[in-house]
Amino acid sequence: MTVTIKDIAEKVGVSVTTVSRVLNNRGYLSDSLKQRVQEAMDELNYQPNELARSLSRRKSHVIGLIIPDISHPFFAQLTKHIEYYAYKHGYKLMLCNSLLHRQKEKEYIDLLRASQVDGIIMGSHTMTVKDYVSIRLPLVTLDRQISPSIPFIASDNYRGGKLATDLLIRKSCRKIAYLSGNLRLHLLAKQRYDAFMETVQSRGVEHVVRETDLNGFKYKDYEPLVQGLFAEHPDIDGVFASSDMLAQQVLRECRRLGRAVPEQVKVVGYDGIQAAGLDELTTIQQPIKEMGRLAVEHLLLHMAGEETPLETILPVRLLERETT
Amino acid sequence: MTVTIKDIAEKVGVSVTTVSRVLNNRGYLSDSLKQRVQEAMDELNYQPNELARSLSRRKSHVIGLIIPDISHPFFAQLTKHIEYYAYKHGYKLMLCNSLLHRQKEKEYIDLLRASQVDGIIMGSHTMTVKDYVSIRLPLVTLDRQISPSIPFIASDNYRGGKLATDLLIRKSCRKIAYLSGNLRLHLLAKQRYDAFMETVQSRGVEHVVRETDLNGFKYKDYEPLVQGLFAEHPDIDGVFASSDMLAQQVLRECRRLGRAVPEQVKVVGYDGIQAAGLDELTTIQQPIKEMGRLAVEHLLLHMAGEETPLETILPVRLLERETT
DNA sequence: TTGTACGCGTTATCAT
DNA sequence: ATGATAACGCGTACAA
Repeated sequence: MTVTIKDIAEKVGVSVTTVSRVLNNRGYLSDSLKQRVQEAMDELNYQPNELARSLSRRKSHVIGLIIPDISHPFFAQLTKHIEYYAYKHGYKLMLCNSLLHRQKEKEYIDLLRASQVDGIIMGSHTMTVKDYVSIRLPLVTLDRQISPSIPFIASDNYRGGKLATDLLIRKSCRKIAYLSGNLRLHLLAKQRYDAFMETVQSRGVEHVVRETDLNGFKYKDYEPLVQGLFAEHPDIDGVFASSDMLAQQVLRECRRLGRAVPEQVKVVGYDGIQAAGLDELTTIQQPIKEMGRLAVEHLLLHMAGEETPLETILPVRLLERETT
Repeated sequence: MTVTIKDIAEKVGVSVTTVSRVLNNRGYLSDSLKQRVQEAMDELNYQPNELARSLSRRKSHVIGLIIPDISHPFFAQLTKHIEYYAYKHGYKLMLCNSLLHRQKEKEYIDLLRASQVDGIIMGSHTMTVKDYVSIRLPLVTLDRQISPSIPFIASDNYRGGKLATDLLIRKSCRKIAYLSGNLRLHLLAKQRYDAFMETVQSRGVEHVVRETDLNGFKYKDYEPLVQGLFAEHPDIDGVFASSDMLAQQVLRECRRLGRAVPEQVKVVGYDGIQAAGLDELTTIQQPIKEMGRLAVEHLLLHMAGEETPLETILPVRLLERETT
């Protein structure tokens, strides 16, 4: 049925070893033999079985990607770049959505290990540090520092938070709200909050903080959060949202309430997502493509057993546009 | 290093066959043996090697997904559901972005076949019919009817086009524009165009058609298209955009030009994407989750050699909101 | 330069 | 009920 290396060998009249050699271009082979083997392969439409190769080589050329939710634009864009660089380096990508569900994340890790993936990029973090350390597989994480031995890639969250808060203050906001996903998750994104708090406190600016609950990752969960904020604090004149999606909800609520942006309320988002409807939003742009690239390349280094940068913190950029 | 079935066998003092049997729960085994084997597995922290299993069983439990671009919200949401159902049925997902690049699509297909995936879901279609037919792998396509033998999943594009056009006419638009991606791609989405044309022509309504060029899939490509439309036809009072992203650009341009929506210009989108900034858009909603579910389930049927529905056309729904 | 033989980890086919 | 042994398809010492 399926044509194997053996069929090629028989057809050409050589051993499987020789065929394998030309396949991998190893050792010394006469050009004429190379030719004949190649022709036989083409003729029989031979395709090497990657499963068998992986089993034999103990290397699958597959990397696993675990993220909360591919339908979230930030992760969708990140994944696009991760796929790009993985492909470029000859790796395939196994996509895993954890949905921030601890059980599913755990199952996926076991599944990936069983599937002999060569490494994992973790963009979802619902388990304990102990769980991650016991993975025993080359690992790179995004936006989370799990342990000193696991390399992570992040952007400069503190600086992002500082830039956003400073801008709102400079634009003379008197009462600023900070909106975010759950702060209990031990993400580096929490540093945006830290920067916000330190800044407003040291400058003596009135402020409010609101966060979604633990499982709130879906777009619809943001609505009550935002509505509640404006209901309880109608005098808010500046909002720092820790994601562009959240900021978008704020803009929408302002429209609904008839608050002029940026005249009455100024809004800063976070992420710098490329999306329709976000072109006017002032935001902190993360270097998403670079994060994807380094996640892949550092993982490859890690897999190769080479020295890998443990802490990678990329610069962010303030995109000052029309909502401030 | 890695603990194998053999280690378990030795530890328990049985043959590998027996261990394999309890692993797969096949044949007759005494409960006491099951117990002892289980314990040994737990103790040694044994995990079966899926690669070896796949090689032996000739089944990998992996399905390949080829789409144009995961960062496009429609495909991101579709992928989310595909991953959900694949996981539910015990399958892993290999993610492939073709970027509408013929070469990459082709390479990915070869790669997937070499990786012994059990089947492929095709959401990208840049090759010729002949190429697809020669894939020789269980296949299900989205929004494209490639050949009578390849099952496809689509929503009712003709009806969607009809609903949108009828709505604009009913709302007394006098000059309607149709905006779309490239029509030369032989996608079923072309039926939206057909419905549009038939409707405006039979009703004698003035109309304009604009499409992006072949490679235009990126969000930024829409901008000149939309600007050109309004520049050349300032008297447009209705727009049917064949995607929500495109519609979003139209809304943006209207805002820029000071055209009131829906008072001066009415806009209908397509897809029904869940995204910030699209809550107010009147649109034709595709059943994305259902499309993902059926793509997976029909592929599984196909793989199992069972009777598979060849043509699946799902109903669409008009979401009449604030832009009409 | 090429071939033999074994290993990769698991399942399947026959035995017993 | 349990065990040898041969696949699965390929890579690679080691030998020649």
